[in-house]
Amino acid sequence: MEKNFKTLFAEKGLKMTIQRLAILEYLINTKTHPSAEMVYKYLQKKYPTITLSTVYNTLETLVKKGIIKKIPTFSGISRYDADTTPHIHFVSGHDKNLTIEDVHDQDLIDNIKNAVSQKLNLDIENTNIYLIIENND
Amino acid sequence: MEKNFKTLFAEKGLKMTIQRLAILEYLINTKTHPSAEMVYKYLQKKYPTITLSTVYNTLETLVKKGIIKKIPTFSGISRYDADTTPHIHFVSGHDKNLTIEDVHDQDLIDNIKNAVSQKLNLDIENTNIYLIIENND
DNA sequence: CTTTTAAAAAAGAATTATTTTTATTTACAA
DNA sequence: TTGTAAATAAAAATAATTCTTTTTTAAAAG
Repeated sequence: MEKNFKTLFAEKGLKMTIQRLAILEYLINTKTHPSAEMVYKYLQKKYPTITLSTVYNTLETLVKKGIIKKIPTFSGISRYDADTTPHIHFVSGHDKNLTIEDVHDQDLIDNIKNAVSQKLNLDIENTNIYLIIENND
Repeated sequence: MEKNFKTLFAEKGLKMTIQRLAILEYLINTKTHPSAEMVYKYLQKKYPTITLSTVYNTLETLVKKGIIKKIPTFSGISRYDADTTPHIHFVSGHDKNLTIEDVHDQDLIDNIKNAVSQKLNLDIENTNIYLIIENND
């Protein structure tokens, strides 16, 4: 289990640390698409010495290595997602009450991908496609 | 011309001011989807006394009244768009070099709307749908 | 197993986008 | 024309994020 993470990190040229492992495991196990602050708050219970800047730096490192994804929001407070497969985010609420749910609708994703590659003449491999559905209720 | 804007503002319960007019006109006439900072930099030439906080407040007011749209970005620096009709944003570059182009592809938009309303059982009227295509080149 | 060292974490300061507060000015209704 | 609520300007405050320095640690090398 941890061995897998260790090789994952090693392949990306990263050392395995308690903090990185904890952050990645939390992201994998939660469905809340947390912000850096939320990750920090959660991990503090188990790792009281962890720092918010460590959380930020680690998240940024994981994003740069393609291990996790960063999700843009209207408020400007970034959210993070360990699911790097193409999927749709259904967003409701605002600011502190923002919730992001996954929608795994392969048909819809395929539709969008086809349309984008045909009509915009773009290589899908080099693009990230975000469909954000924002509910105003 | 200005009379139209005045009624537009009046209908929303807003006074017409030089600053609001200038900000809205700039947004209507540019295709750059500028940030607050960019709006401020541009308007400073013609209106040297304008303040960055006025730009922020005015943009927020216009967003709240539905006159313009706020576009989320990965960097967290909001961009603004006077085109409130449903359309797609094609995003390339990062941070200071971020560019946002409009893609008016009605077929694609209709596809997405239909799929969303059918598969997610959502009333399209109450949702904003953002398709962000991010190019990694 | 111990030592070495480059990388990472902690600590905390700095930065920057944005918001808020207060004082002054202005749009526009009466 | 004048009074008043609303808007702007000015400046301070806030909050998310990044950066800098010091300390700690993973893991490579001996």
